[in-house]
Amino acid sequence: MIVSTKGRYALRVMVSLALARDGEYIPLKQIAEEEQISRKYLEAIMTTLSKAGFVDAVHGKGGGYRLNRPTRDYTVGSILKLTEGGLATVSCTTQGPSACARATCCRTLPMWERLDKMIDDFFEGITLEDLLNEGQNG
Amino acid sequence: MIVSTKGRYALRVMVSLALARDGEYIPLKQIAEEEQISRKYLEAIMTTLSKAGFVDAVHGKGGGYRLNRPTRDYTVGSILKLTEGGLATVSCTTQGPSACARATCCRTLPMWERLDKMIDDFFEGITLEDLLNEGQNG
DNA sequence: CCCCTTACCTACTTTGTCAATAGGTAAAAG
DNA sequence: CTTTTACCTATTGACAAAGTAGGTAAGGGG
Repeated sequence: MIVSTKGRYALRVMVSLALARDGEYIPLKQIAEEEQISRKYLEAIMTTLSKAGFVDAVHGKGGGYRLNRPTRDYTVGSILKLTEGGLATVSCTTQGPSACARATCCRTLPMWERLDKMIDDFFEGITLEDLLNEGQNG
Repeated sequence: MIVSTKGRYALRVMVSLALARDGEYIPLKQIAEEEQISRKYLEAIMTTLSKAGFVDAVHGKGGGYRLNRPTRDYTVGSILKLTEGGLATVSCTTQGPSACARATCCRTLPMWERLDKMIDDFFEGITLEDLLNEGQNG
């Protein structure tokens, strides 16, 4: 399972916000109900998106969340990397001190690296706008 | 993490067996030492490979495991699907009774399906023989 | 000033899977 | 009949994912 609920929920929420009227703030409670996501769990996700500057957040009545850029400017990759903390498919490709000891001679490592690259390209090549044009109804 | 140690170990073991002399049986103990994999843990993996007919297994002295087809006939995908129990990246794409209730209208589902297809094609397009030609030494 | 709504923060619990371990039984060779 | 090997069943420990609980702070409306 490469993508956990955190990243999947984040994507659905961003799509949800993209469907709102321009400039309108949507409260978390409403999103949670519409998307049938645990309210408390969603809080953590929204805070992450807010702190990273992906959405604007406003307190109090009439407040909530909204996008702050055109949908074309959000890639699926950027949202997933933020909420998932990266997209690596195997631990083998992590660099630095915790890198795999057999990296220099491993016959499978080049394959994992190509896979990571392919997946990164895939997600970076899809924007929120693209997602809006998918799905059958609603 | 799309691929756990089970699948990664399985791949390395298969590569290891591919390097053996034709027809020679390699005991599990030796593979575990060479690949620095827990012997007991590897037992479960080898039994899976054996029961699925991916390798021949012979008891007693001089026994062990060996491949039973040319390396060109093993795809990485087949090995991973067997040991990982599938390659789905998200739970969303599972069909049947446990399928996602929002499948018919979800704007992200088509993307997950394309991703799964892309990953499947990737792994099915690589064989053990391809892996033998990778890596820098030994 | 008070109340309500909202975002934001810290901590906890629950659940489940991965990775590994332990201790056996059964087959085959010498 | 002993050694070497594969095979089987159960259990443990570690860890993260998923969700829960109970607060504090900011902002608008009366």
